[in-house]
Amino acid sequence: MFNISKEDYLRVIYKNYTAGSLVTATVIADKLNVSNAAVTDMLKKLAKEKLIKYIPYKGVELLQKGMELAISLVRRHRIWETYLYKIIGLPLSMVDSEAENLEHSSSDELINRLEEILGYPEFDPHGDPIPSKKGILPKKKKSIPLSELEVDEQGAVLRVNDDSDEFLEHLTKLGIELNRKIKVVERRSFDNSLLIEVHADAPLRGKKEHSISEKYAKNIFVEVKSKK
Amino acid sequence: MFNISKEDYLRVIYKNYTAGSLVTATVIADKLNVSNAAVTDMLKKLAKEKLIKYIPYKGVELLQKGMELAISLVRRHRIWETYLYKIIGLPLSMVDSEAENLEHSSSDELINRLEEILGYPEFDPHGDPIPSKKGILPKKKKSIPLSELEVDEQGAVLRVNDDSDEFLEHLTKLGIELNRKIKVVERRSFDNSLLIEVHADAPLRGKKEHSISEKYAKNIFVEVKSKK
DNA sequence: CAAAATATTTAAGCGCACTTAAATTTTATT
DNA sequence: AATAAAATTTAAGTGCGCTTAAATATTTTG
Repeated sequence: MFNISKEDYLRVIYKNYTAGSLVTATVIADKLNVSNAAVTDMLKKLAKEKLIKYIPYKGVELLQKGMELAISLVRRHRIWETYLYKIIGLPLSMVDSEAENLEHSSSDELINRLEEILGYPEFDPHGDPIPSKKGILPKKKKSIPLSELEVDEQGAVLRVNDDSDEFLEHLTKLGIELNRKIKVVERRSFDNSLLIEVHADAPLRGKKEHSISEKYAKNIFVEVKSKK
Repeated sequence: MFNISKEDYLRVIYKNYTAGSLVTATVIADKLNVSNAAVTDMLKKLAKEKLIKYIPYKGVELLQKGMELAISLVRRHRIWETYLYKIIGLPLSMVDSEAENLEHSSSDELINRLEEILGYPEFDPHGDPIPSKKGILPKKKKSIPLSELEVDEQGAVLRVNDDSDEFLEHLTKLGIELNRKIKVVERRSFDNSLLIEVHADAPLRGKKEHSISEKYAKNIFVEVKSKK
C-alpha cells in the first residue's frame, strides 16, 4: 500500500481513541496496513507538528489541532459517503472505499455544497454521525444490537458496525438499510439466529421475512421503538 | 508544487501534441511548474514503461498505452468539470482546479455513473470534447474566434481557450457561457475591441450589450449560425 | 560557419513514506 | 524478581518526485 498520508493516521487515531486509553502503534499499523516502524516514524512527525501527544512505548492521542484536522477529514468522508449513496446511487458496499479516495481531494467549498444539496444530513448511510462545518457532532441516539431485541420487539436500523463488502452486500440483499424497521419474529436458541421481518419503504409496502445469524445481528444496531 | 504524478505528465503531453511535432521538455516543465531536470527524469521512466516514445533533446510523443491512459484521464477530468458545473453548481472558474484533484481519485464506475446522470454529454463547460468510455472523441464542430466575426454576424459559443480564473470569472459576469448566442454589434478598428450582444437563455429572455477587448474575443470560439 | 545563446541532460542531493532487521523497552509468567 | 515473550523503537536502506548546479547538445545569429 502506498501514499498513506498524515490525514489517514489522524483518522485512525481519532476513530480508535476511547477516553482514558491511548491509541497504540500496533493498532494504527494494522488499520493502515503498514509496518510498526513506519508508524513510529510518522508519529514522531505528527508530534513535532503538535498534532498529537506521543508517549513512546505507550501510544498517542490527538491534540487540539490534530483533532480539528481529523474531524474535518471524517466530515469530508461521511458527506461523500452520503452523497455517493443517496444522490449518485452507488451501492452501499462501494461508498466507503470511493469516499476514502475523494475525501483527500475535495475543497471545503465542494464539501459544503454537497452538504447543502443533501439538506444537512446528520448521519451517513452507515449511521455514523456527520460533523458540522464547525466540527460539532450530532448527538447519537441510543441503540442496541439487533441480537438483543426480544421476540416480537421491533426497531429502526440506526447504525451498522462493519465495513466489509460482504457484510454490506448481504444487508442490501436483505433490504436492510438505515431507518428501515425490523421486527424479530423468532429466535432459535440453538445458534441464536433470528427470523426477522424487514418492513419495506412506503412506495412498495409490505414486509419480507429473512433468517440471519447471530453474528450479523450483533453488527446491526437498532433504536427500539415499541413493543407489540 | 508537489506530487505531480505520471498521469499529469501524460495529460500535458496529450494536450500539447500536434501532429508531426514532438512535445518538448520545456513545454512540459512550464505547464507543470517543475524543473527541466524533473521532466527529463520522468520522461525516462515513462519511456521505460512504454507509455511514450522519448527522443533525447528532441521531445516525446504518446505510444498506444500512454495515449489510452491520457485519454482516460482527460475523460475523468471533463466529466467531473461538467458534473461540478451543471449538477453541483460550482462557478466555472472553480471547476478546473477542483476536477484536477478529483480526476485522480475516482473509480471508473463512479465516472460512468456521473456520465449517465449527465446524459452522456459530448462537451464540457469549456467546450472541450469528452472522450467516450471507449476513448472516442466526438467530432468537433468548426469554430472561429469571436474576434473574426463581422459586424452584425452572430454565433453560438462553442469553446473557450483559457483556464485562468480571471478570464472565466469575467465571462461569467458578461453572461457568456457554452451555447450562448452572441452578435457583434460594432467593431472599433482603433483597438479591435467589440461591442457585442449576449442573448439570454429562454427563461429570462432579452439581451445585454457589452464591450470586450480583442484579447478576450480571440479566446472565445463561436460556431457561425447565420448572417443578418 | 564559428561563436553565442538557448535548450536539454547528467550529477548530486533532499524529504517523504515506506521497508526489514536489530536493539531496546515493556509486560507477562512462574 | 528474574526471565521469557511481546511490543515498540532505532538503524539502515529503498524508490519516488522533486531540487540546483554543472556539463553537453542544439539552434540562432552576425
